[in-house]
Amino acid sequence: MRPKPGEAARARLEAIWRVVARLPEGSVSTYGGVAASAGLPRAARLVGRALREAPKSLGLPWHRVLGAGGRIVFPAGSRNFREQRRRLLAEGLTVVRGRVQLPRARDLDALLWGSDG
DNA sequence: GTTGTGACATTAT
DNA sequence: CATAATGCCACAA
Repeated sequence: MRPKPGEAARARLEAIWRVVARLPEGSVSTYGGVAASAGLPRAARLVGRALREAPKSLGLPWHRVLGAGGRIVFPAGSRNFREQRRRLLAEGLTVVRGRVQLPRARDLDALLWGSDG
């Protein structure tokens, strides 16, 4: 017997929620990445839906989910945009022009090698 | 059943 | 950088 319609969809949403809930503080992922980790490759849009439908009681770290290239998908200056940026900054991340400045290998080198390490 | 839209992604131009 | 095309899943009209 195949699952009733709506049940499978619910399962997908919950799978996505689980993945998002496991995102470590100070780290970030993307819609596509979350979808893939949830076993739903190429279902990035579904992740957006899932986050929108997510009950607040779950307390999901939705701010750690970004668009491709670490971009904040909300319209610049919108309430959600500022909220997300605020939370990201609070976790020690760097946000420049609506984008999370992901640590590059070069910078890490400079950081590790910089002081006569 | 088709069309349009959405917290998106990838590839090509 | 921007645009267009295609893919993906779900929902509303």
